[in-house]
Amino acid sequence: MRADARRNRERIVTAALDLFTERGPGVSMDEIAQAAGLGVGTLYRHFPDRRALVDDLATSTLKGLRDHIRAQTSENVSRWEVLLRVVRYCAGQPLALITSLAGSPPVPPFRAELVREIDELLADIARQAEQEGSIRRDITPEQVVDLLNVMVCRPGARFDDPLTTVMLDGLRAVHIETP
Amino acid sequence: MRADARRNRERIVTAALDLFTERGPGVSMDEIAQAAGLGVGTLYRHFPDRRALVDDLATSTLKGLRDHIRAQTSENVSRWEVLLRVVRYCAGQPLALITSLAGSPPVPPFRAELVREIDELLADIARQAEQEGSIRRDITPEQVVDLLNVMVCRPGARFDDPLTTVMLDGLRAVHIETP
Amino acid sequence: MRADARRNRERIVTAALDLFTERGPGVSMDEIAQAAGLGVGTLYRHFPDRRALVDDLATSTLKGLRDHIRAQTSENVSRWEVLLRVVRYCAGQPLALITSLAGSPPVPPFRAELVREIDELLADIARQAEQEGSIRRDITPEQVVDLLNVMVCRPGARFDDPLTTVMLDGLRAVHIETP
Amino acid sequence: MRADARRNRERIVTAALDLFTERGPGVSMDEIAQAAGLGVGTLYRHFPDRRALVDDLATSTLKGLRDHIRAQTSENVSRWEVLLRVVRYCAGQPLALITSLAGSPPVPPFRAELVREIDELLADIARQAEQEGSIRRDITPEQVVDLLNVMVCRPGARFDDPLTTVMLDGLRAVHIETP
DNA sequence: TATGAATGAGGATTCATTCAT
DNA sequence: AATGAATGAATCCTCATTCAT
Repeated sequence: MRADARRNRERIVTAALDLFTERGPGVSMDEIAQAAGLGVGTLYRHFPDRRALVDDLATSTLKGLRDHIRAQTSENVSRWEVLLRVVRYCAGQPLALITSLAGSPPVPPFRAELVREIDELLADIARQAEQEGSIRRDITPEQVVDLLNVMVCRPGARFDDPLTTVMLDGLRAVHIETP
Repeated sequence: MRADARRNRERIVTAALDLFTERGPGVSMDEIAQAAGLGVGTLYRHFPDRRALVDDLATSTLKGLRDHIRAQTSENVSRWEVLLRVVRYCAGQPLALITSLAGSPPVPPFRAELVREIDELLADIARQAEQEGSIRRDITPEQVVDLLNVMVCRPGARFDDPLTTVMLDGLRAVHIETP
Repeated sequence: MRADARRNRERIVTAALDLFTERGPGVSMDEIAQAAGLGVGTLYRHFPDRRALVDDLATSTLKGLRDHIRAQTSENVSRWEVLLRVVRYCAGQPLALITSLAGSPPVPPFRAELVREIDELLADIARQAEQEGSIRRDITPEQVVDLLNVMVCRPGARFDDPLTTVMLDGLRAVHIETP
Repeated sequence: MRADARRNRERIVTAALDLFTERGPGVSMDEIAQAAGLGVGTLYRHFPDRRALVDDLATSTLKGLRDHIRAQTSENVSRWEVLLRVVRYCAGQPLALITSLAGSPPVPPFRAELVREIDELLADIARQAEQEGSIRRDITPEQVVDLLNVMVCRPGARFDDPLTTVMLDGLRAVHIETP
């Protein structure tokens, strides 16, 4: 029965992600349940209300991201390479969706904490990248984090698209005077 | 009463922009009317339904943008300067809001046309900027347009923030090999 | 100015009759005003509210009917002929419309009185027709009145259609045993 | 819960019929739900919108009528007797109500078809009744159908009221010249 | 435990009526 | 006196949530 429950929860999460992605944030609980092949009641057994479901999507994605960053942090490669790997990882995650679904306040404390952790991890990397000389010196670590957010939370973000390239290049380059 | 009506329409538009900005796309028509100091009926006299209101916000913003770009296009300055001016103009416009409010299909034909026009104007500028040598050669004009969209439609975009700087620098720089 | 006002009132009444006939009882006051080529305000100057307008349509039609019946009553012809003339007159009147528009209670006192008058006039005619032997004896005058109502208030009633003929024949005939 | 749902649906239909009968076609969905002892939501679960409810009332009544006519058609009695039975059946049905509620276009295809079927069945009976000599020859079957409609769809129609008698007699009688 | 029926608050929209111009 | 803009109560309908089976 535990197995069944876990499978159901998984189905719900998957269905919700798919529907939100395809049809926007207005999808109803009934639709999600149906797409998961379950009754609404079952959905509500797993997630006490809509916010809880959305929060779960957001939180688990963010946890995955945090863990990935942590793991990369302890790798013995350049901080620039770490940044690249993080960006690459993010391209496969539904970060744009989650930002638009769950980005506006009130953000539940636990998730706020997660975001803080992630931002701090990234800021650390940025700081070290500056020291190793792989990114420009004229922006603060916090601004780097903001830039990464933009890069990675835009809809359809990929790792190897020209937009990412341009932004990464901008991050490395020294400022170029406007003629 | 023509004057009054115009003033009321203006109030509605302002109130709607403010509320959507502060509280997201879920604001109710009643709230908007109330914030404008009017009855719902008046709101509906000016905008036959919610979509019409949202569309008006989007359309008039986009028209303003198109006209601004057109005007800049005929100025006798470098295309890079034109790009900078456009970005600067956009920073004062609620483009992020409008993207999130009215960005998902179905986009009404007139607005789709507007977007096409804008994109084409920008692509032209990008093409000429490449020729004048002010932006890198390894991305297509369409990709430049995409990048501008990202720069300019992110929430809180300003002209002089470091993110804009980084992206603009990335646009000028040649690609920098990862070490 | 009196002439103008009268013309406007007439326009409103005509427009209202036409619209109610074509599009049912749901037509809005704005539509009526517009069809009359006037602003709503003017409509409301002539008729203090919707009920007053509908009531005017009903009352004037019924007054016309009453007056017609009265006039026929004093003619020196058979009562059967009188009945025929009344039916013929009704066929040109919007009685079906008026029944459906204003037929359900509460009927304003003045109109109730009008209806009573009409019914009494008709019942008198029925009584006399029975005495002159032109209609069957086994139904009461009130029932004759009911029958006339059915004949004359059904949508699309005409004088010379087969349904009218059948009903009139039924009124004259003695009852025919079912085999 | 299937049983409960069916009971609720039944309650809704009954309440709707009662309210429409007593208070006309303007009754609100909320009132119907309340009269059925249910929440609006339940009403809308059973009938997706107002039209669906009205349509259900109409359709089920008409289906009942069609089936009754079909059944009578195969009985071994005179066609006149069949007509009488149909009229008798109708007297117990809310046909007047349904005509006024759902009579105006657009009539949904399925119901239009039902009406066609019924009219054809009746026209057949009329044709055969003419042949058996029980109704007059000077009106077409379609006109007989029209007459039956008038008889049976007028408010308060009963089988044994004098109006029905008069109309039926008119249907049998040959035309009687006006003196 | 899973199901889906029931609930009702809340949002969009309409329209009779009022009132400023 | 005519106009049409403003008003808001009333209506239809949706959907998150609860609960009986």
